Amino acid sequence: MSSKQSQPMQKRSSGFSAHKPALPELLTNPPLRKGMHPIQVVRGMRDLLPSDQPYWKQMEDMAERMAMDYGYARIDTPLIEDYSLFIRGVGKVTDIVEKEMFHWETPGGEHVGLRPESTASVARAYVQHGMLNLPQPVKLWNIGPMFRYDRPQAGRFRQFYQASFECIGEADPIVDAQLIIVSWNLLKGLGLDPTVKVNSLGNPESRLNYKNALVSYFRGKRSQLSEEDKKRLVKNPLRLLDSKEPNMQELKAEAPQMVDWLDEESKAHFMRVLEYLDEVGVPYQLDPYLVRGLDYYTKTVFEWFANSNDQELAQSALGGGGRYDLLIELLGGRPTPGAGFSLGLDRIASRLKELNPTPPAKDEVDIFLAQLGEMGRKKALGLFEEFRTAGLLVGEAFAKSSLKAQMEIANRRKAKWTIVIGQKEVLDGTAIVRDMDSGTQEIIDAKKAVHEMKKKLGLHTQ
RNA sequence: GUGGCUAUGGUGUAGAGGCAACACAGCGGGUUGUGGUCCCGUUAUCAUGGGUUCGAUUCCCAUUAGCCACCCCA
Repeated sequence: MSSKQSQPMQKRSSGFSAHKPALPELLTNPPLRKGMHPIQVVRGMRDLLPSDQPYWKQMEDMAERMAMDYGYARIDTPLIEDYSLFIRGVGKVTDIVEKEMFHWETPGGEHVGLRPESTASVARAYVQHGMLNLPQPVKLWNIGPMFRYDRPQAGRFRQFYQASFECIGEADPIVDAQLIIVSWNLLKGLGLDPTVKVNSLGNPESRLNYKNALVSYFRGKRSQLSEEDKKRLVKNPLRLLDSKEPNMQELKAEAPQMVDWLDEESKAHFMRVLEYLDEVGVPYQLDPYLVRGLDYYTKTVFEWFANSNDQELAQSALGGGGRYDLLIELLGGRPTPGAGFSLGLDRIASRLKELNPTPPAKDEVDIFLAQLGEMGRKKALGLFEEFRTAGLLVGEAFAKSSLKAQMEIANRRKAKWTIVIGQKEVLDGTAIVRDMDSGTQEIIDAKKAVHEMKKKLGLHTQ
């Protein structure tokens, strides 16, 4: 608790103990002592401070607005899920599950994990609650924290926030296109001018065939590969295509292309997605090397970037998504197609901050209530409630005693009017109203204060 | 997970082996009850622990955290 420091603080001598008076020994927890690490946020976690909130509010509002416009219903799933949900849903050998998950065994012996993304949870909810009996497709959205045990960096946190939209139960390519349009509108609505990279991974069979072709091609070039790329060749061959190794550019040129291996249906599907995007004028780029880090994607995949220039920068992806026609079945549901996207709110927020570094101050007020003396303070306390109940935007600093300090605060909070109530006014049943622009003052009847102020603010009174 | 860089008040910075400086913000005040300017005062366990030294905030080591590149992704 902060309190006014009316007494001069004891002169600080050496050592930590002089810093604060000793806490009573009754406390079960010992006070923080010299030699202890200062208590701070856990690695990779962060506080969203009051000054961050305007940006987050903006994003939440825009996501909600898009959900309304496009008919998505909100769903909130738990942060903690059965670990096997993510093994099955996201993929056992993906980096996300293999090395980036917070997971542990509960005292009761359940193996649980903090969600690294929300699509698997939403799909689980779809199956668990029999949403296949609802009119299809089922459109769901959510917003909240995700957790990945990654090494923190700018734009990369261990707890980060996503807004996700999922459309389950419809295989038509118009859904893929519209999801891209929704995410585009969301980002545009926030004032960004993003571009999207799109690709198609085909069905699992064509994807596998392509992967094999790729592996045999690169096996032939094995001697030219870096150590890192050799590992990729074994673990995740598709990743070879966006390797940053210098010699990869020429090797890539000769490599088999994903489009050539797409099955006919996926190819036709992809063509239609692109036609729809052309129709609406979404600024997309084809990227045959775009592979997403989750196993469940089939056919369309896409990834958003703040602008076309900084795609190569690390942590520049603002979000992405794609089609996951196998996921529901993977989780024990009937074969059901689905598609969705997620946006990284932390990264979008930092863009918004760049765009608009000074968000409007939220502590502005129409009227400020200043008081003097114990009687005035008591009276003002009650009057504040009257104003507040009447719906007026009113501020106070009842803990301050000097009028000067209160006037300073009134000024800082951009009050149009300051009402002053001192001992004299209480006895007279009046109040002083000061116009903060002109500095002129008048005396009003304290009983009519609310009415008078409403009139001054141009509000109707009845 | 791998390699590298960094760490000084609330914020942004300066500094040097021997009293830690500046700006902004904060708090208090400038004679009794009036703001925006001005003036004064005040606000630092120099990240944590250890070592070297007569003396370390400064040099060394470890820890922690942040950042950068990789990895990966949002």
